[in-house]
Order: sequence, then C-alpha cells, then structure tokens
Amino acid sequence: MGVTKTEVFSEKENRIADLAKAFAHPARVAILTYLSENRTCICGDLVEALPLSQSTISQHLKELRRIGIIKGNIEPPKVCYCINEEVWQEAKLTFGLLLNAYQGCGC
Amino acid sequence: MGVTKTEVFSEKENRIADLAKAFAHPARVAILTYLSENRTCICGDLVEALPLSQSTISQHLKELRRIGIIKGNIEPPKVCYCINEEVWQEAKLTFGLLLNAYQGCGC
DNA sequence: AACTATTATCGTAATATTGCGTTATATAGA
DNA sequence: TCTATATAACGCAATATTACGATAATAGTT
Repeated sequence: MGVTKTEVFSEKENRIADLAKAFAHPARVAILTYLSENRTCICGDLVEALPLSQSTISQHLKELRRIGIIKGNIEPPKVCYCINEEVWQEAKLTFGLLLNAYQGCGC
Repeated sequence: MGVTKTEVFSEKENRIADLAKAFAHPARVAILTYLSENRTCICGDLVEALPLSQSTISQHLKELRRIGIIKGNIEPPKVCYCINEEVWQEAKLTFGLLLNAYQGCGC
C-alpha cells in the first residue's frame, strides 16, 4: 500500500522513526551538517552549497521543519534556518538511549 | 523523480543516510528494539510480536540485512536474527559524532 | 507602484516504499 | 517420503518520496 501503519505502533516508535527520517536522506544529512557546523546559521546559501535545485532543497527544509529539527527565522527577504536545539537534544537522547540499550547477544 | 542522487553526495553522507534508514520506519524500530532487548536473539516470534504480516516483516528484515545492522544465523528450521555488533557500534559512533558536532548557534 | 531578491508552492514525472496474499523453498522429525 | 513449520521470494496495488522547472508569494528598495 505504501501507507505506513502508524496507528499500530507506539508514539515513541513513530517519533523515533520521524527523527531518524531527518537523517535518512543524504541531502538532509548534508543540510543538517551544514547548519550544525555553521553556528551563525547562515542560510539560503544552502542552495549554493548543495548540488540540488532550490525547489528540491526547499522541500527538504520543509520536511525538516515538519519534524521540528530545524526552525526558520524570517529576515526579509531571507529566511535564516538553524537547528532547533531542543529537538536536536531530543534526537541525541533518543538515539543514545536506543543504541546503548543493546549490550551484546549470546549467539 | 523519486531517485535519490546518491552520486552527488559523499560516501559518508550516503552511509549515514542508510544507517538512519534502519530506524526510519516504526516497524524497523520495533524490530531492532526487540532484537536489542532480547539478548538471546530469539527470532521468528517477531511475527507474533508485531502487528504485521510475515511477508511484510520479512521485507523489513531484508532491508535491515542490506544495511548490515542485523544478521541471520541459520538454525533449521528457524533463522535466528540478531544485531550485528560491528554495525551497531558504527551507528552509535556515527550518530554520536554527528549529534555532538553541534554546539549551539548564535541566533 | 514597479523592481529585485529570496523562498515557497504547484504541477508533473519517475522511482521507491509499504503491505499483503500467495507461492516457493528448506529442514526437522514422524 | 510425507508433513509441519519457518522463512524467502514473487507479484500486485496503493501511497510516498525525490527531483525539478515554472510560477507565486513576500518583503524590502527605489
């Protein structure tokens, strides 16, 4: 069907999946890396920095905003994107807990 | 187009995206959580544990194997899936580095 | 008001993903 | 060999994603 059965999974599982989705495309990895490395949250030059069209990048930004991991400050005529610290922390905590839960197996 | 332009991104960016993809669907989160919590790598009962059909789960397992984060040991007539420790560590390291690179912004 | 720069949205096309029923395959044990 | 069980593979349908050009929207500037 192509439609994820979100209702049969827990809130937590769905949230983890969403947070992971932020990093599940190389363009978004590049965007997030760029934003995290440029503390001044320089922005629209993402279009110059990445080998994708402006409209494609805009869509990735929209998805990242939906997830909440970035936010955009309007500074006409530009929009300055930067990492949303709270959600970034949430991701750090979430993946930390998830990945540290595993303590090896007895195979 | 629906076709990710992987060639324009770095190896690293693509790998991160792939690792994230392992967690970017609630069913896969559930599978990985199950496997990481059950150290004995009990297996086929994933079908019982999850509200999805056997064939659907098998496909998610296939994707997880492609990424490398799980591996299957054949113990006829079962196949025993468990976390691939090396790749799990790789994920831990990768997301750790990525998420810790950000030190706040000056917005 | 017209112009400019920047970003968002729309429409479209191609491909990927998700899910499931069905079928095939493999193996242990009777 | 036959049977039951377990997993994989196939094929289909529906939806989602990715990408881009074109167009619109926004907000300063002149």
